[in-house]
Amino acid sequence: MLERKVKTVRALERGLDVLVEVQARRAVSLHELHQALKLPKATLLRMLLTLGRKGLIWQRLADGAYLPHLGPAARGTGSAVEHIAEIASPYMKALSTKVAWPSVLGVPRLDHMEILETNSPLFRLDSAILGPVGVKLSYIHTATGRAYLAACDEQEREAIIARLRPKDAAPGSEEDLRAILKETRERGYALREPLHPWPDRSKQLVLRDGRRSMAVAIMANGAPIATINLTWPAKRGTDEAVMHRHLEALQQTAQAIGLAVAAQSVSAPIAGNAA
Amino acid sequence: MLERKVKTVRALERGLDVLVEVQARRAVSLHELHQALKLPKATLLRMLLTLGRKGLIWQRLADGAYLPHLGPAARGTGSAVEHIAEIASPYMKALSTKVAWPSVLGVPRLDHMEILETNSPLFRLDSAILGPVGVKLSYIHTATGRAYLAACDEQEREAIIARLRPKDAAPGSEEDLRAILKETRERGYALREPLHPWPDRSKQLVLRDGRRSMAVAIMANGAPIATINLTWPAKRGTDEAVMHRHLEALQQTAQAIGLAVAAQSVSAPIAGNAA
DNA sequence: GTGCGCGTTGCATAAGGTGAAACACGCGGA
DNA sequence: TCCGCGTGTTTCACCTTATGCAACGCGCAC
Repeated sequence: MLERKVKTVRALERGLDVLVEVQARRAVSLHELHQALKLPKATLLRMLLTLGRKGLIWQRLADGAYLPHLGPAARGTGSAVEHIAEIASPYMKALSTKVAWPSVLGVPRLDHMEILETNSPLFRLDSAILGPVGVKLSYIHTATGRAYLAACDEQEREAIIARLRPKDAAPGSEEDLRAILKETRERGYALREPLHPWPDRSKQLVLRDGRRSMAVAIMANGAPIATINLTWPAKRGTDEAVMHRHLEALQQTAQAIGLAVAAQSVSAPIAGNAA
Repeated sequence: MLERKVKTVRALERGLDVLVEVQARRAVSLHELHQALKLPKATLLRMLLTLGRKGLIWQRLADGAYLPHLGPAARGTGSAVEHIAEIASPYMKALSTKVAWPSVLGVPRLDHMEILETNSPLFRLDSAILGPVGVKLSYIHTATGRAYLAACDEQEREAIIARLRPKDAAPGSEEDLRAILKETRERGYALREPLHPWPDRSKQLVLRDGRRSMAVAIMANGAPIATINLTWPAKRGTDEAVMHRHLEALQQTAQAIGLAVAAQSVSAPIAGNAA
């Protein structure tokens, strides 16, 4: 194997270098690869296309970064939860062709929702720029956060609310929050309205960004694992129309992603070892 | 990603096909790949060399089969124990250049030791053919088995002995076995002598194959994980010389493999997810 | 001995990988 | 608003280099 007389295949060799590099850094831009491997971008582009076609890497819509595909390998490391962005990405791309406004995929963290993916670069509009991957969204003041809180089970919801509750919470304010979440649950989708008094690092931002947003949870095996939203610029009187026109597509997309994630989460076989 | 204007890199594409195929089947010969992928063997050979050089696959000495390299992926699936053969293979190759006789790498199973790798194909001698991968070796009647039993901790040893004990075990025979193991432990290496009365599927085979064998355990982090032996044809009067000449090399190889395995078994980081 | 199967090597051919150069596009600054 | 830079994308002509036929070696079975 080591000392063969035959020559190696250069094209394969360099392509594998690219694959290894993408896997080493967890996300990488074309330019970074260009610098790291000293290969022309044109060449890299064709290699990346090839690797993508074979399912070894995928490209994030949010920023065009190339990410390694997590094979059946990384199962057990939190089931398929790590793949959500990869699985959701094509659905979000499809959604962008059906709906006029951009979406964001968010997953729950301790005290905020985190953006994993967005299709906003697919829209030309300046008003469509949604925060890059990694942006933290408020549980309280965003449709995305409320969609998750409304959908998760009571125990988790209580834990999150407890984390967010300010020391000087106004009397009755927590009941207001619960009422908002109850209404969200019954309605089937979340909005950033009505306003809630608890402070939050992003509260002011949300209040005055001149946008409106609706969100639904992505359910897999009965539990919410992420949320997907739709954001559009607030123009007087258009909100009801936008919501009415696109709600169904949003819900269908969320359901499709949930099913795809659930289908992936077949546990990998464990190789038994004797004792 | 999906609908690019650029062409894909064919050489890379086909090389990845080979990689995927090797990963799908866990072990595959050149000929099988040739049939499955319809590629000329010459081409496959160069691709396999390239994949090997990049550390994505490796070739087993025992039968020349190509096996996928188990990346940091499969950790948690029984730590590094699955890689032992891969790690040991180059050491066994090196050993074959220093010593005139072939070796076998064995790992413990419930009631036998199993051959994972052997360097015997590297020897020309007809007398050097050692069973292919998967062959089961007796715990009682082989040096390989005794080396493991002598090295493992008391609890495991008792469990194995209990499994092997015949219903009609002769009085005192179990004490004999323990004495053999005790002597093995103190001596530092195992032999297939002296004979022990307990029956075993391979007892007769071992008795009359006209060979002699010595074995030592491979220790990683204080516990035996495998054994490596040396087998040579029995010729009157040569045994002491062979053992004396090669014992040190065998022990050094075992130690080197053990250290390499221990170095690999750094646990992969677990991605934390919030609740 | 001999025939067959499989792995390996050599080599002529042209397929196709390559990278310079030009193009497209968005973003930030003036 | 316009310009310029940085990044991603496409094109294309050159010639490296991937390719697979053909021949060889070797061990194994009959």
